[in-house]
Amino acid sequence: MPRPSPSSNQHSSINNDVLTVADRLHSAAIHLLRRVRKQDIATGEGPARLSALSVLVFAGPKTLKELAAAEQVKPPTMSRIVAGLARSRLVEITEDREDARRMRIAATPKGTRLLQKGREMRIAYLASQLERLTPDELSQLGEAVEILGRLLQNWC
Amino acid sequence: MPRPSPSSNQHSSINNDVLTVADRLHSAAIHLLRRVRKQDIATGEGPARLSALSVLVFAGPKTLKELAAAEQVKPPTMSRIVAGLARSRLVEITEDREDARRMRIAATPKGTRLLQKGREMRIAYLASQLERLTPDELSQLGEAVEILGRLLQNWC
DNA sequence: GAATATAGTTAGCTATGCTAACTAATTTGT
DNA sequence: ACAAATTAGTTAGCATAGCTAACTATATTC
Repeated sequence: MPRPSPSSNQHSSINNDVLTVADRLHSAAIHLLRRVRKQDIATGEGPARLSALSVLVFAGPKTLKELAAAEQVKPPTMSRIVAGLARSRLVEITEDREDARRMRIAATPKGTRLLQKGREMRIAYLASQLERLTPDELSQLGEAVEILGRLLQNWC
Repeated sequence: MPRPSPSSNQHSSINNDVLTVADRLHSAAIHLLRRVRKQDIATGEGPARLSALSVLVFAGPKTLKELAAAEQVKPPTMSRIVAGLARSRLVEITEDREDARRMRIAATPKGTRLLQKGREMRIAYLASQLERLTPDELSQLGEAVEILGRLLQNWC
């Protein structure tokens, strides 16, 4: 996807520098993910399943609603994702004793192993590309990613 | 998607700092796009169509094969994306006079307008979030995005 | 001119997203 | 206490988007 010069909204409260950064950040994120995503094919599971599984692995068991919220997806969508994960024995579903409507969804050891292997491949691939940067560029990128992470945490 | 401490691959040629940056960059890109993507709903077209349309708008007319390559997608997939865009009158298909097998796919004025409006919304939304950063943080992010852009251009 | 290669389509599968309408369980309100 | 309302999750049905395999039609090559 090409990147145009940002439209000249000089009148708005948003100044042009912010628009430029926003535009290039958007474009970079799209292209980066498109490339990294191809590494995931080796796991045999789709992106939505891997992402949901990663929540379970790193944040512990969740109910379906919690998982849907964490993934910013509607319950019926998450219902199907979890069904797929359960079919592949990557998660285990048990009943909540306090509330019979709820389900407790937890990653199995197999799920944890698969996720971590896949993650290693993705990250290793991305890291191998980042190695082409100078140490200075890498540390600049590192700081920027921290800034982004904080921004995402208190997004409005 | 939570972010684990990177696995301790001290033995490999990829050092831990690179892995850390790679991991957080990956995670940030996923979450950023997930949020920005929701702005696109207002355009009434899906992400694959908008992305293909943007190639046509900013890089000019293309054949189906070229467009598929630009979007890193197989021809049958692009065939359907283009069919959808044509149905919505966002692109126009004409025949190549030199080779009757080829099709020339071009954005219509309507397509160009829709894309630019959608893009403005996305970027404006992202920019409104970036405004919460200090000027210093913004400039750090700006530099990092330039570094990333260069990295993506000569990706291996 | 026959064989081969190339451009695109069609058919059919999977996955992921949605809304609307449903079941079952819990909580609330009288 | 029990009817009404709320909450958790599922099911059905739709659209988009990805793939491979097998097809048609046109160009190219031998």
